[in-house]
Parts: sequence; C-alpha cells; structure tokens
Amino acid sequence: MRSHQPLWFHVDMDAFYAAIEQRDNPDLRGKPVIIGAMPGSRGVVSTCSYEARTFGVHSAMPISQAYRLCPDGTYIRPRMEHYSRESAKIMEEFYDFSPRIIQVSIDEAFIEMTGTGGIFGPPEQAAMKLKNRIRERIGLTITVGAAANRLVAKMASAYQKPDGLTIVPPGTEEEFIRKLELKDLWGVGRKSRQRLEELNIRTVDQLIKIPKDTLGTLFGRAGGEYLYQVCRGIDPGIYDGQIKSHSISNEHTFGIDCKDSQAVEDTLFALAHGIVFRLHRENAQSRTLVLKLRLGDFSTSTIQKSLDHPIRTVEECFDLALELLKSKWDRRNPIRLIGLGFSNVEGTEKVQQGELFDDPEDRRSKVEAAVLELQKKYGDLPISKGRKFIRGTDPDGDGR
DNA sequence: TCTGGGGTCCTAGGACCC
DNA sequence: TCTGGGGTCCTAGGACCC
Repeated sequence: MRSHQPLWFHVDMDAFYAAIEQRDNPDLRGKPVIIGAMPGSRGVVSTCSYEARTFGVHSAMPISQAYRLCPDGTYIRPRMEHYSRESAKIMEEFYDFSPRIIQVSIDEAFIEMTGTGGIFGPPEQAAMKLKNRIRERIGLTITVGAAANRLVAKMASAYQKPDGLTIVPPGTEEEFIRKLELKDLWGVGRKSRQRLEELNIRTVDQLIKIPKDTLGTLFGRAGGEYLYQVCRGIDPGIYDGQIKSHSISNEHTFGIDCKDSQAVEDTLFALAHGIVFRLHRENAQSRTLVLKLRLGDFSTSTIQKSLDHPIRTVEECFDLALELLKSKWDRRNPIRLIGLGFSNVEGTEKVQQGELFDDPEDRRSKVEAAVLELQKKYGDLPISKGRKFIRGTDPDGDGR
C-alpha cells in the first residue's frame, strides 16, 4: 500500500447563525442581521451577517455598541436548537467525503482527506465539490482551508472569507504564515500580543527569529513551545481528540446587579438543577464543584471544593454551592454574574455498585432519575416548580 | 465601548507522602 | 536538627477559543 501525503480540510460556516436566518427568511437577505442579545439588555453579538460587518459590528461586541453602529439592523435572539439541527445535516454531508470528521464547534469541523485523491481529485477540486454540495443541499456557503496538518488548515480557512478557499501546499507552511499578522496565529490572543509588542516583536518574521529557550523563559514552558511551533506551521496536536478532563457549567448574568440573597440563592438553585441533570443525562459524575462570581466592577473569582465522593443530587450540589457562596460573598457587594460548574467530570463506569447501597443520597439520586424521565416525556419543567417538586419529594422528610 | 455563555488548557503554590 | 527531591492532588487565577 502506498503512503499518502497527509491532507486536512478545515471547514468554517460563513456567519452561520445569521446565514441560516437569511436563508429561512428572504426579507433578511442583503440586510444587516445581528444574532445575539436584544438591544437595551446586557449581552453581546453572537454572530452577524456580512452586511452588518460593514457597519463595524462583529462577534463578541457589546450589543449596546452594535446598536449605536447599526440602529436599523434586524436583531434576532439565537435559535440554538434550529442551528444545531442544521449543523448536524451539514456534518452528514461531510461524511460523504471522508469517515474522519472532527467537529470542533457548531459551525466548524476538520475533515481528513488523506488518500482521497483517487475519488475527489486534487485538493482544489475536492474542496470545490464540498462547497458546491453544501450550497446545493443546505443553501449555505462555507469556507475551506486545506493543508498537511490541522493547525495550518485552520489558519488557512481564516485567510479568505466568506465563501473562500485557501490551499497551503506541503512545504510552503512557513511562507504562508509569514503573510499573516501575529493576531492571526491561532492561540495568540490580546495578552500574548501585548507581551510580544513589549519585546518589540510585531511580525511573524520577528517571532521566528526568537530562540526556543527565550520564548520558554518569557511565556512558560508550554507557552514558549507552542509559539515556537505555531509560527513555523508545526501542529502541536490541536484537536487530537485527547480530552483529559471535562467540565459542565451553567452561569447567569443578572439584568441588574443583584444583592438580594433570596434572588441569588434562587438563581443558584436553578443552576445546580441544570448542571446535576446534565450530569445524569451524560451518565457522568464529579466530586468537584466550582462557584464563580463576577461583581459589579467586573472582577471575577472562583472558589471550588472537592468532596471524597461524587456529587449526585441537586440537594447536595445546592448545599455545597451555598457553603461556597457564604465563604466568598459578603452580601454588600452586588453580584453581576453567578456561575456553578462541575470539573473533572468522568464517566460513571468507575462507580462501584456496592457503595451505592444504604446511601441516603442514593435515594435522592433515584428520585432525580425519575424526574429526568418525566422531563424527557413532558419537556422541561419550569425551574421554580422544579425546586418545589424536588423538595416536595424529599425522601428523608427532614424538610431540607 | 462596557463587556454572554459555554468550554479547554496551563501555571504556581501548598499539602501531603515516600 | 536541618535538610532534599519527586510525585500526586487540590486550589485559584488567567489566557484563549467559538
């Protein structure tokens, strides 16, 4: 069997949420469409159409600012379920081109095209077939980057958008990357760029000249190694599917900063409910709970606690969350955002059945499994009801 | 400008054990 | 009495990505 030159495509859907809304509603085509929070509320732009971008609007921009720049735009709340279904349809199409798909977000995926030349032709041809397929069957445009590894394919897809195609032939990686700005390097954000600028490094050319040891001293061992590789087009192994740990979290930003303990606790309960039920749904478990607080001045802190056993019930999770809240919040400081999450989430294979017996928490856990079944049947119960419901079925009858 | 919500990965310090 | 190195786990914070 002959060996093949590795070939990866990175596919990015163009202005995905906005493009779906424009496809579904012809009145919106050719117009600025902004998906995200509603003007007047706290929140940001999630995605916007290319027409909106000509006004200077972009992702992650505060919605208030977007509204000032583009008051006549159409503002739409995201319809995530709809977008997820469209995303799944697109992924299905990708499987006709290769069995190796790595979906990295709702609107992005890697496709390994190594050895498919005999079927789809050279990279240009294969990419055009893929783009045509998605346009014809889904009605959306995509941008494709092609290279010998995922890191360069990813940066190639960002090079020309929308409806773009950039191919970086093997051996020309460094030449391609030299055309980019530092901010275009994947994994180099605002802070790293600032630090590089302090050192008078403003271009990729300048970065390539810095010895690996020096980068290590400046950015830490892992950070230095990463920078050394990324500017040379060497893939350190991004998205290799090796997920070491996993976390599940929910957070909520109050419309107005909140110092009403009852309101804060109610929100905390809803968050606990959300993450515990997701844990059950994923058949997973965790011993570590993380509470996140963001105050009125936007300062953010977290506090976490690990137990010697998995947290399995909403009650246990909520009680622990309250304990963390009490230790971190002095009640005079209004809260902007409160978040709750599990970290170090693992699959439940490791649970020893024996230790579940005679455990009072286990009965609660079973009650919650039953509630989960009901929710599957009848849809999500309102959270406020959920709190009463679960407390009302308290198997210990101790009123907690 | 006035900043969502969901994540992953890394660092550094401290506790504890051998 | 003062001293070391390594490993593992936990915690808090921060950079970055979509």
